[in-house]
Amino acid sequence: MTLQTRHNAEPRWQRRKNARPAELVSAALQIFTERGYAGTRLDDVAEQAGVSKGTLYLYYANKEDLFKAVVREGLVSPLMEVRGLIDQFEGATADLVRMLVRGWWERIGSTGHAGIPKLMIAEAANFPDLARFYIEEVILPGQAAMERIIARGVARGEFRSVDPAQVAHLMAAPFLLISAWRHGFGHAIKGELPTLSDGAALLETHIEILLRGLAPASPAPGAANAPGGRA
Amino acid sequence: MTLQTRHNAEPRWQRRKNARPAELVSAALQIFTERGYAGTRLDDVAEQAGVSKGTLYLYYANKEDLFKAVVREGLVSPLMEVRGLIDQFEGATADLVRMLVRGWWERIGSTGHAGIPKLMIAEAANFPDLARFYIEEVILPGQAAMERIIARGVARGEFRSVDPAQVAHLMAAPFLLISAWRHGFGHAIKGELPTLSDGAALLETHIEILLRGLAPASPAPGAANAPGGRA
Amino acid sequence: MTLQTRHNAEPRWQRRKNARPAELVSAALQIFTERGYAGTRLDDVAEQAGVSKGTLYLYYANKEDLFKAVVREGLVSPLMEVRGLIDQFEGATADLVRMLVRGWWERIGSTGHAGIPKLMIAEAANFPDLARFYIEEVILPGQAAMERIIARGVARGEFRSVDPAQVAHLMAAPFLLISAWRHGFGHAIKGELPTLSDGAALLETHIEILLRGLAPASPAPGAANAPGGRA
Amino acid sequence: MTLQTRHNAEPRWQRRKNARPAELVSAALQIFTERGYAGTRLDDVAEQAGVSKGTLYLYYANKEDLFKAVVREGLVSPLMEVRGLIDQFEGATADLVRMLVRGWWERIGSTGHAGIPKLMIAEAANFPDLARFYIEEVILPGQAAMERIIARGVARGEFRSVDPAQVAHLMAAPFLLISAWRHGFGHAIKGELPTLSDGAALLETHIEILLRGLAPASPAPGAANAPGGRA
DNA sequence: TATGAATGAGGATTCATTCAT
DNA sequence: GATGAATGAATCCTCATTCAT
Repeated sequence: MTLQTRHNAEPRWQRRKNARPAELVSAALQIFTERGYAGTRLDDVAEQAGVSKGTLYLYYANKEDLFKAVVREGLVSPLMEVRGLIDQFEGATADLVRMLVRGWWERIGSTGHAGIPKLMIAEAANFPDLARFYIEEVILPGQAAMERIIARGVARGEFRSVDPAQVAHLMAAPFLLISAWRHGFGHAIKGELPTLSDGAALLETHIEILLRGLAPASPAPGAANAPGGRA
Repeated sequence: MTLQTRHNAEPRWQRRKNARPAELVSAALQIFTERGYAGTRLDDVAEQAGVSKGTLYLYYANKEDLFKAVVREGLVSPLMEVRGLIDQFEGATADLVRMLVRGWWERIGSTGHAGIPKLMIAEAANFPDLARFYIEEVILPGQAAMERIIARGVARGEFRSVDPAQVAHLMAAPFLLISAWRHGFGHAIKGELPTLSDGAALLETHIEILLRGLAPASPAPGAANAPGGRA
Repeated sequence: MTLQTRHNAEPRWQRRKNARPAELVSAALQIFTERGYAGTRLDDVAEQAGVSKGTLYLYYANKEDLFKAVVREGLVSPLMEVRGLIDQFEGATADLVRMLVRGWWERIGSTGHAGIPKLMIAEAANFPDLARFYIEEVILPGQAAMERIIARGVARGEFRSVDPAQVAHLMAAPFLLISAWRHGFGHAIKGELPTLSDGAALLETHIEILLRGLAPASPAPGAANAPGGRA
Repeated sequence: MTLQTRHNAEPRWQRRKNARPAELVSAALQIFTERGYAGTRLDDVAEQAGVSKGTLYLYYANKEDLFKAVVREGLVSPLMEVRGLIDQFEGATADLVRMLVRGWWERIGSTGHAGIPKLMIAEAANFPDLARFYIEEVILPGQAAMERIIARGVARGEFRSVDPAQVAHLMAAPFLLISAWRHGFGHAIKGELPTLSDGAALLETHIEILLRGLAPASPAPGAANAPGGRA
């Protein structure tokens, strides 16, 4: 019987919550980030997880559902944790920035989860609802957290007056670069561009340049040439 | 996916160069960047190009071959143009940086060509040889150019002493972010995150922060906590 | 790529009208009536038609679409023809009834098309929209035609006063019986119940009893026992 | 479908008879008649019966076995009841016919058991041995009973001289029509064709027409055109 | 050159069946 | 006796690729 035959049956699909999913999701994370969404065969995920293909369907209604679970458990929950850390912070904003960037590296950037952004970039156009989910659950909250940090620095006079939204994007941009490298090119070309492979060091430099660039005092070198002349 | 198994026979196949390919590649560029490699059906490419599916095979041995042609031919000309800008420049390094970034935006970032980086991020792991090509033809030259610029600034005392390789990466990171947004999420979610959609403005802020961050004098705020201090 | 991946693509499915369909439908008719809807594998239909599985999808979007085509070409068009015959008839209504019943036998009952009603009975509950289609395109028009005939006989005083709708159903009932036998049991059990296998003779007897039963004069034997006593 | 390939091993399997089966069969009857053989999932049967899927296999070796049990056990008792009515009858044959038809309606036609003929029509070709069983246990005895009744009427001069076998078939035809409607189309299309939905009334009309049609005297209207006359 | 009908391997999904508990 | 998690064969459907015209 095919799908079409299924009309009047009730949607008999709810997730179990007891047991296996953790391993399934982690297997799926690996294969999805390695091969992309369409390139992933559920056979391979099953094999990687050490179960049969049918077992996947015991826990996830279909490929898309599994994919969503991977995104959810890979990014949404780490993000929650990080947010908790931010809220009770009480030191210099610069230190908060440092903590945030290093936290991202430790929990996501240096782990397999960093493959997810790569995946989402590739598949966003094909899965608008997944893209919406990702934006709402990951990007916007992440942005909001970073914006609040920047705004805090500006408010406390630690940073010069900048648009927090823009700076938040720029703060995150190297995350994307590192993710893309580690799970895309870097995998293909070992040894090339070692500076990119050392994400931790690159992020430290990123922080320093960013914080200096946000410092209240000195003007940019050659600022006279800025477009329209506004500093 | 299958990553091309079928044609194991003799290589009785070379690219023609006379007539049609230009339109085919441009049609393919559009579909590939919209839907990704696996998501692209040759039917759609053919329709977009206004030819029959069989015609594609007159010019490209298979899907992979067409894909590679898209990446290759989609990059050659814009890259040349941007590089041309750099070579004979003789002014403040900061202005050179500005010119470079704005040039990227005008020739690549704001055009359909920016879809290619997105595509490569997604498919690098599946097409190692293409990734190598892309790294060698695009990333390394681009990096080298940017590194030379940074080194020039350091040498001339315009920038403080930094690792040109790292800074070059950080300089390029927002390019990736913008490309990913314009050709991935942005397409799916109209209206959200307008700050990201305005690539030109975002890049201006990027330049300003970067250049300030590279200025020789003032220390970063909260510099006491730099790595080596308490985490 | 699976269905889910297909979102933003246009529905690229319209029937071709030039060539092959006739053979495909007749192959499908045979397999469908032999094995039922769910029991029919498209591989088998393709083999029966002497084409590949993929070719089926060149002409019909999916199994259901093929099934509908079978119903349409197998019943709807013969029905149209028969209706034409009825409209210009100008003799005794009894003769019209005879012509109709014999026409059914010749064009449907004795051909493979008689397997379709069997199929529809079995699948109506699983395919409500197909059931609706069948009722609207086959049953209701057929009923309407028969009702008009009965009403004609009543109006002309050839039949006694009866409910044309009920009589139309009763007139059609043996069609169903014969179809079911020829394409269900009869196939399984050769030789048993020869009276049922000779559809033509059975229908002649059916006509005679029906017409006598509709004759204006004589009461039913033992009519006194009729429920409520209405004749 | 596959018509049961899997268990090619030893027949280490006989039916238990103690406890559960009654509920299982009645649950299965409902699902099978609603959805057909292939359309029935054992999950649903188990759920309907309030047991686990595994439990089904404690009582029935496989789906086919359960199906056969449904047909067998679903027919035995109602059939017995109706047959009981006939045997000691001593009145006008017409009244016997009336009693028989009404009895069918009350014990079978208006109950869930009428779903079984529908099921058998659909599956006879796929389950020849079940078809044989059904013919031998249901159709032939039913036919024989009806034939005897008709023959009785003819012998007693109550009916004109007809072929009892043919008339028995024609007598039963509306049973099939009503069963098919109630368990097939009628379920899908509520409200349409109310004349068909009112089985009791339809059968009364059927009886009247049939009995009048069997009355010894008057010829059929337009009898000159009977077969052998001009077509 | 160009076409587009035909192909068939490949992958998602279903569900009857098994079996350890 | 019961359970229900796990299995994997079976089947629909897709689409890259071929080839006769």
